[in-house]
Amino acid sequence: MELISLHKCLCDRQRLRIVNLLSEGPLCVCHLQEILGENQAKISKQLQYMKKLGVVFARREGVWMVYSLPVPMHPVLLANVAYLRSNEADDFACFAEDLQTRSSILQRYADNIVECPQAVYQSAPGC
Amino acid sequence: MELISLHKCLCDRQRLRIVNLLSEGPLCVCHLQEILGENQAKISKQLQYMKKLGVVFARREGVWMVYSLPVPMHPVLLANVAYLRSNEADDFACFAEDLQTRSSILQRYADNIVECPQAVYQSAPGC
DNA sequence: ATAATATATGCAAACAGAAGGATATATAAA
DNA sequence: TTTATATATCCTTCTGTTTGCATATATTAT
Repeated sequence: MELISLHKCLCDRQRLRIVNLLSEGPLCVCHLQEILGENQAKISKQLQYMKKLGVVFARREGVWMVYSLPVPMHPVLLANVAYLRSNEADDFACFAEDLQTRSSILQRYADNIVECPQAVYQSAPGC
Repeated sequence: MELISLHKCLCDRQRLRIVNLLSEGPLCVCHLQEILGENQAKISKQLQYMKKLGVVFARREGVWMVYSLPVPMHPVLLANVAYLRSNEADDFACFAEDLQTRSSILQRYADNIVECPQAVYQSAPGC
């Protein structure tokens, strides 16, 4: 991943939210859709753009496409995540809430494993 | 300075170079012009854009406009600068060279003070 | 007032990115 | 094969950014 591509990715609020979410573990499109409250096409397009930039990568697991960040995380990306977690961020509430929502959704799937790709529910809290 | 604005700024190579240069101290337009080897209008427009985003700020000193980064530096910006200084960056050579060029130019002005705004030559090495 | 230097802005053309709505593809199950 | 679910892509429109070129403004010195 190139530095400039990373910035291209993070200069949009929705993509920044996606990256923030993926920094906790992989997710599939439908989860992102649910957490961000956006329609499927929009999320998918953002993900294609991010994939093109090399900021996320995708693998198929059954019907699901599981998106994740390359490991190890880019140092500048780490700094962003840290900043969003600190309450210095001008508008940090939204990012913290997203992580909350992510947790509840993954918990729900962890309780009822059949409906979710393994890679995702394994990163759920309590798994 | 907002996080997203910062990324909008850093997603362009030339602006990234400008920010890298300003992270060492204020500079006026003509220096940036010389270091980056670009025409005046282009640099000036980039600076106006960056100013609009709140990533740089400008003050006049005589004929010169002196541009600088707000202090204290934004944590994410600091991380970028650190990354560019480390040789992890894919294309770090250009950024290191820019800082070299900056040093020689400022040294030249420090030796011959009359031609340069005070704020700039004071940040020259050896001043 | 004029000239010289440093910097900013206006305009038009080119381009990238975002958004909506419709549709296409892929996988799995029946 | 058909159906359902998850995801990707196409097309068009809209907005924001970049660039080149020309011109305008501001400050200082003469």
